Amino acid sequence: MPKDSHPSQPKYSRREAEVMDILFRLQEATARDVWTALGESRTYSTVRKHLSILEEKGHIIHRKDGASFIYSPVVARKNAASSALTRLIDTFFEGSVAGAVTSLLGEKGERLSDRELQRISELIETAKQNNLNDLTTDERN
Amino acid sequence: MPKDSHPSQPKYSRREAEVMDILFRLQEATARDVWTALGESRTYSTVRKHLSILEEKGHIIHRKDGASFIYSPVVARKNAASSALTRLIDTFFEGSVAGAVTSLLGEKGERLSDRELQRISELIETAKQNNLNDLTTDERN
DNA sequence: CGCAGCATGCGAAAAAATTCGCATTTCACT
DNA sequence: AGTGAAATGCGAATTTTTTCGCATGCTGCG
Repeated sequence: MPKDSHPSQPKYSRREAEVMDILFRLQEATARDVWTALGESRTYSTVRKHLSILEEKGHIIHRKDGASFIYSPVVARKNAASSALTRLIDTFFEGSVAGAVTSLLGEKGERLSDRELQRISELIETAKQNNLNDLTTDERN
Repeated sequence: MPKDSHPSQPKYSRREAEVMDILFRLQEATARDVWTALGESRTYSTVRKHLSILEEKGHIIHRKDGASFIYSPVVARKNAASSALTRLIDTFFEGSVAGAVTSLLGEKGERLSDRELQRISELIETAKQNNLNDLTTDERN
């Protein structure tokens, strides 16, 4: 069982979250990119400040490219995604993945393409197989 | 197609988010419940203040029960869940539901129960059927 | 190699969020 | 009805966040 179900207080402030979202979406971005993605509300200076703070706090890092910095999250996108997802499912679906998938597939006309459906379908089958194997070979616990 | 892909600036401040998460998880709660769920860090008074503010801002409402208020989110959990999910998938999976499901199923030993898999499996089949129908009957656009 | 154009660094004002304590009100119960 | 426990309302001090402007430093190009 999970060691601690609800550990996390929000990591980021409002603006920090906005910036982080963009960085996760873009994977990499200059201050200007972020500023643009933010719709250029607020000043460029402000956005840069947020980036500095985020870096100071250790959430992002930058490498240099010509005159400018290219920022990216410290945590791998996969991991961030995974924990965000878990958290969300915990909050809204009582931990039920099926519940989440239901929401995704079910609600108001939000249809997926056949290709996506097919892919998911395959994932499920694979997972089923794994479960079977685990049971028969009785791997750990 | 969606009218606006990234409309939503983060709705809540850090603490507001914490409280909202709890309310979404519990669906209903008294100030004391929230305080408790929050681990009783900060004072009870503080938590109540957050609730007041959230109510003032129209994010939650309360009904009276005996001496105390029972709070709950204004937005239906389903809807909140749905948009949070969409947002998350947008940020981390470039909009690909399959990508999200992969993450859910895939990562490090996080296996789902057969029952959950079965349920999801059925959902997929249903969705596939729907897609088929839509194509053959050529519903709208 | 000098200059125009961007980039970054810094400091600090302004705004928002967070935290509390205390006064007052309400309930439940004897 | 009287009271103690527990809830709410309010105001305000602190702390954090958010925003900028301006000084300064690289870069790339003619």
